[in-house]
Amino acid sequence: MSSGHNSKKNKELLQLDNQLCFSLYSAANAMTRAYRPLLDALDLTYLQYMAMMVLWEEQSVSVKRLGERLHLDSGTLTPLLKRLEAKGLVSRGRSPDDERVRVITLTDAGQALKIQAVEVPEQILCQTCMPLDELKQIKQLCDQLLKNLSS
Amino acid sequence: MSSGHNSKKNKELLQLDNQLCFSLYSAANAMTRAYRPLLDALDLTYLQYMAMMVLWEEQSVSVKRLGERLHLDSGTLTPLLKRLEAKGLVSRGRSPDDERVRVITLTDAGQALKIQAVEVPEQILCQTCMPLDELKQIKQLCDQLLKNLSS
DNA sequence: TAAAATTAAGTTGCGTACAATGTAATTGCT
DNA sequence: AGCAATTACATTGTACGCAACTTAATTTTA
Repeated sequence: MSSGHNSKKNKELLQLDNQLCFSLYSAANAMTRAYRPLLDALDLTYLQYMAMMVLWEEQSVSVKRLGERLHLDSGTLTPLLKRLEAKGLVSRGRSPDDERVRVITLTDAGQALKIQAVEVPEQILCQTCMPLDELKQIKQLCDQLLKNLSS
Repeated sequence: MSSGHNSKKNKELLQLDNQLCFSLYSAANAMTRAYRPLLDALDLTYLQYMAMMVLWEEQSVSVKRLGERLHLDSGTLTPLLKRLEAKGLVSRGRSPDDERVRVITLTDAGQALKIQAVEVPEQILCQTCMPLDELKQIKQLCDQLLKNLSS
């Protein structure tokens, strides 16, 4: 119900360039675009790179665990992991304790890729042309936002 | 080239939870997830909603102009606009001045949808559970980031 | 003014995101 | 033990994003 007295507010609310969400969305798209040429050298997409980061930290994870870390579900992860397996970067085994659970494990090739990956975040940091404290601020605010929206 | 003395820094750089980009990416995904149930009532996706916002502002735009405003290309927009046309929200004509140019125009149904759309941003704002100044801060920082990455 | 270059949009193909649904293994309950 | 509920993952289908390429119209320029 929009009564006359707030029509100006309504107008502002519906302008694209006033939308926080749109800024977030565009900045996130721009970020993955910035990563693309760097990740091409590793033959990884941005999401594949994030999945590999989890594996470089944990060596071995279930699909569920990976989904919790990346905030994604099996509908996204299953095909992704099959592609990583096809590239020889991970193996997709089963847990002996629970046959339902897929255990994703780094292969030697997957482990080796970490060395080349180290330079990527540095170069991106550079491309943002923004001071570290502002970048940390965005990160902190985004983390808070994600937390609030997820609860 | 990663020499031994910065191996600790490298380790930190490759941890998922230290990645600004990942926070941005996850927050943007969470935002579109938050919009989804609200936009379902309008039978719009998030991107379709953004395209409609441009049209509610401008009445009529070329694909090029729309792409500039949304930071997207014809590969994304052409199928999107066909879907909006199929829903009867826009018409896809040609410019008489330049036959190459598609002129996307709001239909009456498209115009009418604006009334229902007004409530969406308010509800989202509410769901973020964050003070307005922090939201404005994210927006400003994201806009800066996008600008830097695009230049 | 005719060929070359540019521009606007469309097409194809790949890889996400995610809802909805399915399947098989495990757990909980009685 | 036996059956219902839950859990973990897979599958299907829709809609983005975007690179690479194509087509057709317009502009440039020699």
